[in-house]
Amino acid sequence: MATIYEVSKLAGVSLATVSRVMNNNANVSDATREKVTRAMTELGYRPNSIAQSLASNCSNSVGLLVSELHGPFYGPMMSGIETAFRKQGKHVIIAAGHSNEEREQQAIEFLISRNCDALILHVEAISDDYLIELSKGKTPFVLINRYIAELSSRCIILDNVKGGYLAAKYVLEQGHTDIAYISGPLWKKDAQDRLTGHKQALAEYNLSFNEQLLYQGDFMEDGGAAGFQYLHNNGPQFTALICANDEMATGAMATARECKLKLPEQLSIMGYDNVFFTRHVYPPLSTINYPINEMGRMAADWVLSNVYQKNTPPLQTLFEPELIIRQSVLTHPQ
Amino acid sequence: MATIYEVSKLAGVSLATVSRVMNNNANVSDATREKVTRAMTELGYRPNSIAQSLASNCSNSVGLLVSELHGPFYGPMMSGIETAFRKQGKHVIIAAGHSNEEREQQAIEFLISRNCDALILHVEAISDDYLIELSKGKTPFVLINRYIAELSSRCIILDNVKGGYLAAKYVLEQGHTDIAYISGPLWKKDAQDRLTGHKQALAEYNLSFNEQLLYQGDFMEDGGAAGFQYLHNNGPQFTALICANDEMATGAMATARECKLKLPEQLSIMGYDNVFFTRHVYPPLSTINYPINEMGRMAADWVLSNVYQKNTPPLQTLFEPELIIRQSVLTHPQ
DNA sequence: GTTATAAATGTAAGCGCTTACATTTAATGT
DNA sequence: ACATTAAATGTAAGCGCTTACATTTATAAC
Repeated sequence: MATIYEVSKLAGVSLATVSRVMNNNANVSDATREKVTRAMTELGYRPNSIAQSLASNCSNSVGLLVSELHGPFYGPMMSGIETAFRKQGKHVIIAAGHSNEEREQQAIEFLISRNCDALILHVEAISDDYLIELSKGKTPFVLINRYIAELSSRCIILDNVKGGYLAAKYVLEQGHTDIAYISGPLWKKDAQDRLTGHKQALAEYNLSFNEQLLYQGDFMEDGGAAGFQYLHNNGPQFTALICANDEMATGAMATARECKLKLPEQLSIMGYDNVFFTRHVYPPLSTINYPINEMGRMAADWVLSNVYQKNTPPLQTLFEPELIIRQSVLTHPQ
Repeated sequence: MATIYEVSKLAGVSLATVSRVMNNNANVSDATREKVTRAMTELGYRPNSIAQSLASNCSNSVGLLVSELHGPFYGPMMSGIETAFRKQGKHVIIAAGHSNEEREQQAIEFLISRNCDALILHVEAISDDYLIELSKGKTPFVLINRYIAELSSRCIILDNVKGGYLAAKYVLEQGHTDIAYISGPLWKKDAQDRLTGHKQALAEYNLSFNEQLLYQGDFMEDGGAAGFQYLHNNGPQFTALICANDEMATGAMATARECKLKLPEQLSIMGYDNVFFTRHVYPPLSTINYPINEMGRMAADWVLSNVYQKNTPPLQTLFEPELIIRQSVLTHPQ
């Protein structure tokens, strides 16, 4: 592999000049720029990005931490991020935290030790304190789907209260009054918020929230299954079930069907996230759209703007959920 | 950030010695190792991986190129790979090729310019020739789901002929004789192979393959939808439809249902890949398992073994498909 | 034609490590 | 105790770039 040295020799200029044309910043005369470019192509020169990083103290890499690399939620997020960065010649290093505190911490340290210029984090288990502490370090980061007041300007979030509200309101509008709810783990802010929104809508309809119709799930399929089972056996009657995310809705649907319920005739079901496969389940699931791809792009823009001083479209930090109507919720026959 | 220099000063030894304890290779006495380690923790020293890379000419990074970062197929693959590498302190740089020749090439060049020690490629559009040429370069790579005779030892593949055979055989065993087939793009080797296996099974049952019952799809949902539409309108009758992958099966199911067919009663459907959401569609889709997660891990092991000289479990290059029976295929009433 | 000023280029010192080689120290045999 | 050999440590030259600063060259002003 040719080095900058050989290029400079062939072109008959100094190292610095070659470097200048590479980074086309300083003033280089058209003539020498031409000479150098020609020498580069002649030698098939490709700059060594490692050396560039060491000398410039900038690795051009950003670390991306998600809970899982698989799973319907993270794909679109990573996708949005990778696209935005590659356009700018930055690369993304991925790591998975598996919703586990220790592993999330390890992943962050791994990414930092890899000299990432910035981090994009979707973390669940790690504490606010850790993140606040981290923010004092030298590696800047953005948070996706997590709000910490002290770090508010770098939190890219969805208005989950509103999402919860939208879901419940829609179901209420269809005439349902006996509505069960399977929440996420309530120590998670997003799970709380969605429930808050849910209750808000209920209140608007002058319905009180029945604690017996609440089951605390885990945001995973099994939680939905267990939740339905529990509510079906122990709770009061209900004609609609709202789940705090799509996977739980899917689990609940499968179990409901096992219990010989006809869907959606005997039970309306509502999801949350609008994960891509919701179109494919049967009946196609009505849900709340979570614009995770856009939020990923926004996170990328955040670092492009704040870390790499690039011009980007205006940054946005709060995203809006949106109701997606499909066929899993039926009008309740008065 | 403390550097190796400060550590050496604090510990009262030379740079080289510190480097030695870091890479714990050479002979260092326990006493000095101890001294150095203490100095390191005292200073909170973390080696600068960029500098290490430059000096050692090894970036400890491997490039991973997939068609899409989202999509049900790639998630488990990336997951297997990331896990394997992080355990060994290697990091993975991801890029998406979008099944497009130019973008795949760009991505490969990007990854190489990033000084990846090795590449793991899941490419579709790029030519064999390009890859053969690439193999002469200095960056080693493995191919997933692609077989090139000249590069056979670095091709990690599934026996797609067998998979196609398995799917057809199962449907035949259920008594179906009029079987439609939606293939992938037939210029792709895997699409061809699956079809070959399909025909093989048919032949075993003394059934001739009816070209009118074949539709060439695109491995995407829309292709499945269009395929069903076409076959339904133009082809002879059929009681079963085999699709060359799950997304097309999903598309076909949706369209079949729009045409008022009852599934699976009026049409049995078979998929391929066993992508995770096949459990969730209705009726749950019978399919062929593609052990993509394991294959990803194997690709990682390949580079760990061949590039980083690590000990790994024995390498395997050919994986076996497996029949997954769910509820989308019904016994054909004689 | 000078001088002042800006533009273009060159020089050389790093960036923080690894590693070949040289040197010192310890271990072993006699 | 001395020579021989192995183990432990040190020295210093890179790895391929960037960039502050110095120098040279072109441009403008008078």
